[in-house]
Amino acid sequence: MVVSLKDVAERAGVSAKTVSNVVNGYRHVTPATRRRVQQAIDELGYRPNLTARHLRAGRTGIIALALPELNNPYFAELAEEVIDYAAGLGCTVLLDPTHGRRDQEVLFVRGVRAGLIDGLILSPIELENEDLAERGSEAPLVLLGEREYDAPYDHIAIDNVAAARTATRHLLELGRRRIAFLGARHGRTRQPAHLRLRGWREELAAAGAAAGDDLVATTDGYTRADGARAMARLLDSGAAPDAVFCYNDLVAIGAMRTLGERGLRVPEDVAVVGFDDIEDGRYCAAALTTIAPHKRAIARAAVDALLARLDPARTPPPDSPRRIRPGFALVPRESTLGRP
Amino acid sequence: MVVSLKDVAERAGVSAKTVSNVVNGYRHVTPATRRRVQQAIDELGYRPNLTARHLRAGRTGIIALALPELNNPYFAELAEEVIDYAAGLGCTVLLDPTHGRRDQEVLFVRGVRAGLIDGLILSPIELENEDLAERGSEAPLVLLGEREYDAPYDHIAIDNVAAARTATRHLLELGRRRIAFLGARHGRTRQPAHLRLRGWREELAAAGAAAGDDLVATTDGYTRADGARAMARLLDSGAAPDAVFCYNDLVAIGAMRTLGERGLRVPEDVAVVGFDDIEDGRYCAAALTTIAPHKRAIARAAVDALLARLDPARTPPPDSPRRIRPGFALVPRESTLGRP
DNA sequence: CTGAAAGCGCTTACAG
DNA sequence: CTGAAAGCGCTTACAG
Repeated sequence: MVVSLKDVAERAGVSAKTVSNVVNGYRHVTPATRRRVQQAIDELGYRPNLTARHLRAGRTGIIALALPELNNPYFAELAEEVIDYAAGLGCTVLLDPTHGRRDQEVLFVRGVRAGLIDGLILSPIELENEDLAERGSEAPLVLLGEREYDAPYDHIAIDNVAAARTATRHLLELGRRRIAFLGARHGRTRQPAHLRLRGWREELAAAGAAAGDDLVATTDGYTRADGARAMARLLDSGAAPDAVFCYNDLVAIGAMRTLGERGLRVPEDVAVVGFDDIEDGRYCAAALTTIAPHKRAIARAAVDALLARLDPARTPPPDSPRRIRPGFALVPRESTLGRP
Repeated sequence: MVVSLKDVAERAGVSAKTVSNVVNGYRHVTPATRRRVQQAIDELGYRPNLTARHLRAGRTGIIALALPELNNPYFAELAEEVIDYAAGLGCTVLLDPTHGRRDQEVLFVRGVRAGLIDGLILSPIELENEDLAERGSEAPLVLLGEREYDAPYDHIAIDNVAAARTATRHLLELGRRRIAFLGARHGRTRQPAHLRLRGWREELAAAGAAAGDDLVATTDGYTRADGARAMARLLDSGAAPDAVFCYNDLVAIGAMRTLGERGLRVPEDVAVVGFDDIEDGRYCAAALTTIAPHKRAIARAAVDALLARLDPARTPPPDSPRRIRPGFALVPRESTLGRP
């Protein structure tokens, strides 16, 4: 039913090797032979079977990118960068949503997809240190994002503490004094928001400003709905913030929606800063001030790190796993500066 | 370097077949043998090679989903539905951004990924009829979205004309009379927005309302930026609309941003309706009224249609390709109704 | 410049 | 209940 190399070879009256040579653009083939083979290929509509190639080659050129969800625009934007960059390097990316669930994350660490992918880029939410320790000698793994682990894997992440301090400082410099943090995770010690929360705390401490627990609002996740609810709770609690620094832009957008519903003005009554610089934020009624991680640099660093481990010949990997810190920038917009 | 079935067999002192039986949960294996094999598997950290399995099986269980881009939340939401539903059916989805470029779309139609994927779901933007006519007998193909073709493939799409009429009628019923259309494509006869534009025109004609070209604003693409620019041009042109029906939510969000900058109120001065029901729209300052295609139904219909063609035994495909029309709903919100 | 053979890692008949 | 053989479709040495 499906046309194979052998079929083409028969039709062209040559061996399989010769067809393979033509298909792969091998130089030393007589023009006449090449023409005959090419004609057979066209007539039969032959397409080389990638799975067979991959098995033969011992590698597939496919890398998996496992991240919480595509619905979060940050991950969608990052994924697109990874896919495009990898494509330019001849690699295919298999996107695998984990829904931020530990069992899913563990599956990837353990090596589902073995033999199908050459390596894995994972952006974990719930994964624990012990999950990484148990890992056998599977395909190369590169970690992405705020969570920190002791395991010996390349880890790509911006300096989250510094970024959070920058965001908080921006609000302090604008004269805000009751700056809340939106998006700590409910009842967890090693929470994903750990570093950003710490940066917020450190900067406030340095400025001698309030950083009490009454100004920290927890969320179940990091969606707009979570942000809206957390903001409502914070306002109801009587904490009376004059600014909020949010775990990410989605939470910030949810928070701004609540502020609007309550008749509070952004930034006059409450200034808002997000994190991620997703495109949505730029089109809010008050364009969102945010921390912009250099997504392209992150994507490239992740792919480069993985490929380096895949092909020692091309880029010999250093002896020890590396921490790579792409840059970030504060992008001040209307949600803190007001309309020009 | 990588552990194979044979290695496990040697260590356990059995044949490859027996290991295969254990791995695949074949019933008739002595408990003792099973235990011995399992131990060898654990000790060696064996993981079956999926590529080898796929080659042997003649199918991979992988389907490609080729769509314009992940950055458009509509596609991100749809992709997530497809991935989750397919996963539940034991299928892996390979996401392939086409950037809405014809050459990319043609590649997929022609069968890049042959042997790697069992079938393809494609949401085309620029693809032409002739591109489909030339297609050989490749893997099954299912089409998705507003574009219409003469080729004999399953096509999943809501009734775009009816949906556009519903949206336009909603605005008419609210007493609006100068209803603009935002998002026709620049200088193209067979434009992607064809059906929605037609629905808008038909409904206005039926109501005897204005539907002149001065009320149609073209865009280069369907992004927020496109919407913002088109809205600005429309206002500058002096068309003075009291409502806009936008090709999609992104364009609508961009339009609302421009309206805000110009000091125009939504919906008092200009009512806005979008299309897609992406989550962003619900969190705008004026929550966006929109057409909500039933994304889950679309995703499932696409996967079901493809799987039916893949496995005639399970669901015999009908003789002729089918048009499947999932449902949609108008979701009225603040951008037309105002705040409650 | 082209061919015949071997083998990537698995599973499916076929025996026993 | 388990084994030995064949083969999925390709490419890589090895010959000629």
